[in-house]
This record gives sequence, structure tokens and C-alpha cells, in this order.
Amino acid sequence: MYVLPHAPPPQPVQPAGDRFVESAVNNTLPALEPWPGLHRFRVSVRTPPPVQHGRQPPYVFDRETNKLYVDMIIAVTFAFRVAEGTDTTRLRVSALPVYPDMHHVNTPVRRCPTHRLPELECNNGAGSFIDHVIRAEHDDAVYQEGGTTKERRSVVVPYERPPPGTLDYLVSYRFCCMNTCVGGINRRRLMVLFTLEDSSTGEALGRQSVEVKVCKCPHRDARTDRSRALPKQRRPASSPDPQEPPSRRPCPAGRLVVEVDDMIEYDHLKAVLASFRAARRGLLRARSTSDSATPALPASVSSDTTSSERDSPAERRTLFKTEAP
Amino acid sequence: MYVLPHAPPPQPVQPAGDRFVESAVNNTLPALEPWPGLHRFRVSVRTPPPVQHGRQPPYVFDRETNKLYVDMIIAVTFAFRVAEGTDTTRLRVSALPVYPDMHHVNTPVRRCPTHRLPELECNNGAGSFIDHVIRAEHDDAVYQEGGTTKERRSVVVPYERPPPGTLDYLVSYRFCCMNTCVGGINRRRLMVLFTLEDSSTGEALGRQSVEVKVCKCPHRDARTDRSRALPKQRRPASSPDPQEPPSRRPCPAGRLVVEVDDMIEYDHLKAVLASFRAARRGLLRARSTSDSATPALPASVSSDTTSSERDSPAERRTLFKTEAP
DNA sequence: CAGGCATGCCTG
DNA sequence: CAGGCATGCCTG
Ligand SMILES: [Zn+2]
Ligand SMILES: [Zn+2]
Repeated sequence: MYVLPHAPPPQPVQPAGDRFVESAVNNTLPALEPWPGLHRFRVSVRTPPPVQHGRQPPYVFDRETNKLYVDMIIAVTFAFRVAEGTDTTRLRVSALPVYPDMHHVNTPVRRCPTHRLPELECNNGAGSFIDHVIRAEHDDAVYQEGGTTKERRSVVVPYERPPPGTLDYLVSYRFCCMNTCVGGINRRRLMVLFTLEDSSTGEALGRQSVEVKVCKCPHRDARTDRSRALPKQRRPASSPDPQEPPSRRPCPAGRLVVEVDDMIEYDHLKAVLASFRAARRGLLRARSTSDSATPALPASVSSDTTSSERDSPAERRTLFKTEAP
Repeated sequence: MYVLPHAPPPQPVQPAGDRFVESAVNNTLPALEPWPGLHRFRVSVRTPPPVQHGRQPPYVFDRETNKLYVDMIIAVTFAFRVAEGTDTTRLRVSALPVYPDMHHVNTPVRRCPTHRLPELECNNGAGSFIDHVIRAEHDDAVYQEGGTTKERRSVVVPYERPPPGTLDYLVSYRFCCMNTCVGGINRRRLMVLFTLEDSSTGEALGRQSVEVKVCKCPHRDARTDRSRALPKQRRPASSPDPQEPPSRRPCPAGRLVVEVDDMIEYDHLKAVLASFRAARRGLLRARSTSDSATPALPASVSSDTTSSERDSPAERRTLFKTEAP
């Protein structure tokens, strides 16, 4: 369940057993399922601000998978929305990082030892939130403390009325560890839980989540994920059953490579490949005029998979052994 | 100079300007050149102890390059030797990790923030040496403290008389960070400086060094380094000048690969490669009987390069920016 | 343990 | 910024 953020349809009422009095800052299992609630709470990621000519935008948000790809410390603008006419003066939004993978849901997310060093430039002026993975760009942001390692760390901002003529309340967040950080997130999947709360009572009024991959090459990794989600192509007869879970073996969507032993083999295969491709292109052109009803990647299939499980590749992390108390 | 541990021949006298009073634990530049000194101080790495049938030895020592490949926390047995008849009662050996690369020689080596956490199992019982990269398996080991981040951390053991009938004094050391540790060694090359010292005065009497790569796959990485050091093979006419420094482009000694776009190309090239190889093997067999004077890898070239510079691939590290004081 | 992937980061 | 390597670690 917990690796399927969007699988269950939004629930009209708060599921039993996951009420948050105060804030979601405790070690109990928070619900990850989206729940717009009475105020129809919604979250999305804003398109990155226009960038200089020829430069890539600083982050990527894949709406299909509801997954954000971004480098560390980059400000990402999130857009919150509630039903029109909602009195927002008593609302606030909490952002809590969680590990969606079942085996780690109960582990609070904390910055890694390296990135929580006070000497780091990015920690200049950081006080209580030095070990928070998520920072909010907001003067009134409140960092919920994790006094012990067991407690969860979240950041809360008041819900402000959007400027006239706009519907979204915009808040920028920064992610202050990589998904790969050893001794921290440590290659686990990461999700941000946004909870709409009543500022006075702390009661949860709505909830949404976004998966985040904090990495050095957001565009590359988004592209990789997208190509993995492509419908399976026809394989040669000897290939494994397409129903099989994605294997690590060469697959058409990944990087496919033939290893050779020396430059002679290399040059030979390069030449063979070039003429082979030329021959196939000729074949394709001939086909596409006579048989245009066979596109390689039917667009319909792609959208079919939108709400189905889309596991990231197998987990690649090893926790540090710590001394048992 | 500092990336060439073996380039200068051993010097009969201690070079000026690098005397170590007390121990080498300070922030001045220690000399890295081997200097056996009056006592003919020598260091080598013992062959790993016999292992279970079919298992790989726990570490690799390449005598040609004087480089050790080992995983973290694994005990490696070093063998020290001095001239026969030397009175060893007043001698000790200091082991100090240093960065041989010129730009980092002055940076003390310290364990990374993640590995110096007291909660880690491997730090159970570790006191003052919790942030030392090198630990000695010796009851009387003394860890030279680096009170501030600026100071160097070394470990000193008394030089004990080898058991009767043996020449070497054996001491086991453990390396407690990876070469890749972020916020620590951080992908820099690492060298261990062994200094033979007078126990009373701390005077340096001899010096040797060993390069160490602390990594998860010692055998793989040793093999990779070795294959990179192979003599250049003849290249096609279009290839770069073999005198050029090793480039990242496909090179016969590295992993050579032809990338393809789909399984059809993949299968085609695999088939082509198989028959191409069969054809060449036939050719080779035919040749080897008629023209055996053209070995692909003349043995002489290999030993030619023994004492020349053998840079590891370009540096791959980025230091954390820390706040300027 | 060999094979191979994922991902930070170095090179053109 | 695209291409590609180095290396920890996951899979058979
Ligand atoms: Zn981190
Ligand atoms: Zn470390």
C-alpha cells in the first residue's frame, strides 16, 4: 500500500486511526493516501520559472507519476489550493518527509551526518532546522522539532490568501539532502506529505503527497524513469516474458550495449551497426508509407499506466549497523 | 612530486626541512618519499591469510604499484623490517594517512561525518580514535590526537622484536573510511606514511609509504588499475596519439562498448561479434604457428612502466563548501 | 562472487 | 549540458 501513493482513490472522509492532533510530528505511521478533505486540498508543483535562453529548467515535475526531480538546495515552488471561498485564516500547511517503502515508513527522515554539519555553507544561519531535509522559504515557517532521533521533522507555514485573481497559494521548499545520502535517506524513495491543518487545533483537514527524487541530474533521471515506464516493445522470441517484472537484463528502454574486447572488434561492430541501421531505416521508410497503422509506441498505452504501480528499480540501500541499545 | 611515491630513488639521508620532532602529527607538509634511513626501514603488505576454499582473499596488494586495495574495517597485515641486529627497543612506527595529490597534501585526513558517529557499531568502544581513518591492532597503540580539525591524526605502535627466526615485525591496520567517503576522503587518493621513529625523542629515522584504496570491490578495482597500466595496443589510424595522456574515450585496456538502440540491433551485433571472433581465432591459430614473434603484449614494456608515473584516473571529488571563517 | 545497474561527478 | 566513467551495491 505504501508504495502506491496514488493507487487508492481520494477518500471523502478521513480514514480512521490517523488523526493528527498537534502536528504530524511523531513517530506513528502517517497516512500517505491523498485525502482532499472538506476544503478540497490540492498540491502541485509549479513549472520552473523561465530560465535563460538555452538552459534547462532547474527541476522536473512529472505529473503522470506525481514525482519531482530536483537537485539539493534548489527552491521548488509548490502550489496549494483549497475550495474557493474557504476561510484560510485558520489554516496551515505542514510538509513532512517520509519513506514510502513499507519497511521504512516508520523511520523518521533526517538529514545525513555530512549535511547537518554546522560548518557547511548551506547551514549558515540554520538553527533548529539544521537536520531537517525540507526547508520552507517563508518568514513564518515553523520547524517542528525532533528532539530525539526518533521524532519526525516537519515544517509548517500559515496558509495565506492567494493574490487576487489567483487560486494558488505558492510556497517554495528546498530539499537539503540527496536521495542517496549515506547515513540519511540512503537511496530510499522519498515522499513529501503535505497536510492541511487547523492552525488552532492542529487537526488534519486534508492531505496530499508528492514523491521527490533529490539528485544531481534531474533531467536524466526523469527521462530514465519515463523510458522505463514505456510500454514493453516486442521482443525477439528468446526474450523473457513481457509479463515478468522489469529485470536488470538489457531491456529496450534502458541503455543497451554490446561489450567488445579491443578496438578491432569495436570498429568492426560500429561499421556493421551503421550499415544495419541504414538498411533498417530504408525498410522503415518503405513500411511507413504502406503500413502506417503500426506505430512503435501507441500513445494510449502510456496513459493507461498512469495510476498503476510504478515501482522504482529495486531498492539499493544498506543501512548502517548501529549498536543495539 | 607528491603523486609519485616511488619515482625518486630512496635517499640515503633525510632531506632537509622535514624533520619530525615529536610525531608527524602537525599540519606541516610531511615528506612522502621513501627513505629507509640508517636502519634500512622497509614496509610491505603480507599476503592475505589463507581463506576458505573458493573464496577470494580479503584484500589485494599490488607490489608493482605499491598499492593496497581493501574494504573498510578489514584487518590488513603490514610487515616492517629493519636491518638485522638493530636494537628495536627504542623504536616505534607511526602510521599517518595523507593525500598524495599536490593540492591536498596539506589537508589532514579525517574520518567522514557519517563514519565518526558514536552510534555506529564499528565505533563501539572507540574513544579518541573515533575520527581516525587508520586503526592499529595493537594493545599499546597510541592515537595521536587532532584536537582541532587542522591537526593530523596518526597511530603509533612500538617496534617489537620479530619472533625468533623471522625478520618482519607484523602489525595489522584497519582503514575506517572508504576512499569515496563524502565529507571525508571524498574520492581523493590516499597514502599511508609509515615513519620509523625514536621512541624517546620522536626523531624520524626512516620512512616508507603505501597507497591505499579503500573500496567495496578490491579485486575488481585492482584489476581495473592493472589493465589500465597495460602497454598501449596498436590502434586504428584514426586513434589519438598513444603518447597522449589516457583519455576517457574507449581504450583497449578499459571497458569497450558499442551502444545500440534496441534488441534487434543488440541481437544482430551479438551474432556478428560471435562469428567475427571465431574468424579471428582461426586467424590467430594459423598465425601463432607461423609467426610467433609478434606477441600482443610484450612483457618488457610492462616492467618498463614500473617506476614511472601512473596517475589514477582524473580526480573525481568536490569538496564541500564550508563557511569562510 | 560475477554481472550489471544507479548515480555523483568529471570532461569535452 | 551531453557523454561517459567510477564505484557502491543489488541480483542471480
Ligand atoms: Zn545529506
Ligand atoms: Zn567514511
